[in-house]
Amino acid sequence: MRPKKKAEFLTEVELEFMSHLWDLGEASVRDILANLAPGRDLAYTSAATIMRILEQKEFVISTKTGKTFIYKPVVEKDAYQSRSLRDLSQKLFDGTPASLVARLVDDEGLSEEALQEIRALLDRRLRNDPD
Amino acid sequence: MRPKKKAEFLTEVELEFMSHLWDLGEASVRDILANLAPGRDLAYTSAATIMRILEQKEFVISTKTGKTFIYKPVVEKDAYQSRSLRDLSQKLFDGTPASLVARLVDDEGLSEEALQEIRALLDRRLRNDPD
DNA sequence: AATTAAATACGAAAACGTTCGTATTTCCAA
DNA sequence: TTGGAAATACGAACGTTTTCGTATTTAATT
Repeated sequence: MRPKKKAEFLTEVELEFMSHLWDLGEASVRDILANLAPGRDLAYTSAATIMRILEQKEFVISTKTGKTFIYKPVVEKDAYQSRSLRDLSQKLFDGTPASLVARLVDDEGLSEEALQEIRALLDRRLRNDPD
Repeated sequence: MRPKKKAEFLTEVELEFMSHLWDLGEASVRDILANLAPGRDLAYTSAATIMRILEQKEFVISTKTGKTFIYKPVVEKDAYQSRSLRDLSQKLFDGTPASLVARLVDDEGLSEEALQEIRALLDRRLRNDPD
């Protein structure tokens, strides 16, 4: 039973797992379980269920090696970042990404360094430098 | 029973409703219902439930006028935008807002003007000019 | 004051997400 | 080649979100 559900976005726990998989490149259930945050105490079978769901939703594929499945991302982190930004922009910024950046830059919580980084990025872009 | 739950973020439907309330400034249940997207067919009582939950979570307050409640945002759109961006940055961009902007600038075709506007905003921020 | 139309209050059903236990499969080592 | 440790499959229990129905309250009109 391979391609079952579809779903454009990851749930909370699915994103948690995908983040680790993106870091690791590829991983077994046990690999991911070992990389979860310190306090996180999750049964092996729960983790396996999450990975199965991710495969049904076609965010990952698996190949069997010995008796264990090795999972790899199908949707790359870059692509999912873009997808999420488009979604947030749609839902909360009237579909205008510029206003999203404006809000970010206005945010009191940003450090001077973060702001400088962003400005440097924009400078490069405006000079048409590839980074 | 006024202040019951707490919750930092809005669910899907809650955000849908808050978006309309932010647009309208203030509104009754019936006002919001009337402003929902064309295909959206929701019972009056469902809408009323959402508004009650939003009040419990302290995203809105109500005042009674005649027999109907008029709702107003307590959390403003700006504030919620910032909150959401910080959350997305944390969850998907390693907590570095600059990488979020980088991704956005890479895939949305932001106009030269938009980029310049944003940089101007940054320059002001970094000079500590109040806008 | 009684009637009634419109609003709210509340509980529960339906849908979805998260976690786990039990049963089954797998393959390696003895 | 079989016994056992380790992995997967699946369904169930639990929690949260979304939707709605029924009961109650409200205020204006008669």
